[in-house]
Amino acid sequence: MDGDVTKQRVLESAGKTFAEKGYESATVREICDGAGANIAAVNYYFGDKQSLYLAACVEAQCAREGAIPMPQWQPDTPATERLADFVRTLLRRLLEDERPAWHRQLMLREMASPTEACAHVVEDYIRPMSMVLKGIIEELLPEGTSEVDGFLVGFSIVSQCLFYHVNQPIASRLMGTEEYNRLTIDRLVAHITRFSLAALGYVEPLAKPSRAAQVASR
Amino acid sequence: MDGDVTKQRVLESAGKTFAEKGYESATVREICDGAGANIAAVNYYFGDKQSLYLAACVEAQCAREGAIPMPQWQPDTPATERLADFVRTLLRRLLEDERPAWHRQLMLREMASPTEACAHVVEDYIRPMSMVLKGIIEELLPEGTSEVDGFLVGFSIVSQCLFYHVNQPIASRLMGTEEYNRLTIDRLVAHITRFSLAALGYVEPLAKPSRAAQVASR
DNA sequence: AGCATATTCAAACGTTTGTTTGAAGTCAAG
DNA sequence: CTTGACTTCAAACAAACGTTTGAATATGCT
Repeated sequence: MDGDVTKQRVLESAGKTFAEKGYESATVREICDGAGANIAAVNYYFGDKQSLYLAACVEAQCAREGAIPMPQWQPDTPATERLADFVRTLLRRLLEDERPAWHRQLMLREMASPTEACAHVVEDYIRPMSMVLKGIIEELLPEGTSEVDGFLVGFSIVSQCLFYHVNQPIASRLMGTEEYNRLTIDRLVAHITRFSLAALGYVEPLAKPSRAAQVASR
Repeated sequence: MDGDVTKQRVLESAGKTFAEKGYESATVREICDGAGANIAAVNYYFGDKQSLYLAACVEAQCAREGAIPMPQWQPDTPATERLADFVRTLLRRLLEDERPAWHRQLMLREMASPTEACAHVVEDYIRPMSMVLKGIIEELLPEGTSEVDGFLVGFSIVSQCLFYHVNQPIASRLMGTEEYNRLTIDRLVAHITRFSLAALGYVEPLAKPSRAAQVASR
């Protein structure tokens, strides 16, 4: 009874193909070929193409969350350190070349043009991360900061991480493929946390302009 | 001889439809229906679907660039002010509800999953903006800063702008639709420039932690 | 072994896709 | 009015799509 193994192979091939080509361009025949299965396997195991797509989405997000969990901090861990850990976790989830490299592509595609079927990805996957970041930011910002300003700071931090995920091809072409490929996750974590913590005033700014330039910019 | 007007109508309908549905899902029948033209109009004026898509991309980027040009600065304009202008121009190009609202969607789709046909969008559209930003950043950062570090800072700034474009549905759902819709472009410009200039040390940081917290975070 | 269930397979189904065709229509110049 | 180039149209094209079918094969149980 090797039915379950073919089902799994189809699911994996589906995720890979959907991520690469998108929902419409990926054909059932191509998926089944990639899985070494018959065309009817999709109908037999998943019903139809759309259900297969949904299953691939769920699989991707579960695998991703399990593979790179949020760290469990000690109660006395300073917020600055937790921010660095958060950035690292997010970047790893987005960029790391895990065994199934298509997970991130598939999730990205959903973010760019959200299918109604996968709308709950936000609630199940994004919201929890958002709450963690919110806790960190509230501790870093002065009391009495409005909720909107908190969100804006959160967006500023998260967006820097998402950039290297969404605009990988563009960024790569812009700064040169060689140079771009030398950017390790550690390097990005260091830059983003330093940039953000400097903006909040917790580390030295990246530049130290003369007092004159500082005044002129007001 | 109203041939050119139908061609234009097809082009506009194509842009709208491609942006809304994506390349594969948008059918030439739907596009021609939207333009009130016959199905053969695509072949007659553009050759085939792919050429029509390319034409729509070019049209979108030209219209966008012409509608919201980069400001021409006086030679003595300080870099901090130019950065604010740059952020505003970029945000307006990305977010402003211009008459043809589909331009940005189409360009976004290309960035998310670049077609080989539209690869030169990077060279023609992104590269010039990148050079402008590079000039600003080089003036803000201390001399001797490596080119890679310059790119990283540029990415940090641009990514904050792109975020509200790419992840509009997610951000909206996250902070609540009401609150999100109250975010004006001016508000975003103010936040992003302040956050970035604070990171570089040109304005006061968003938070002023106690000396103790600052030391503890090292 | 023999039966029953689960899985695989090749073939065909009806639709829809992008594209092509050739005739019909439009309009200005001779 | 006739000509000729330009534009529109309905109809049809082959190809590819997702899906279904029914028989063939494998597997597990008594």
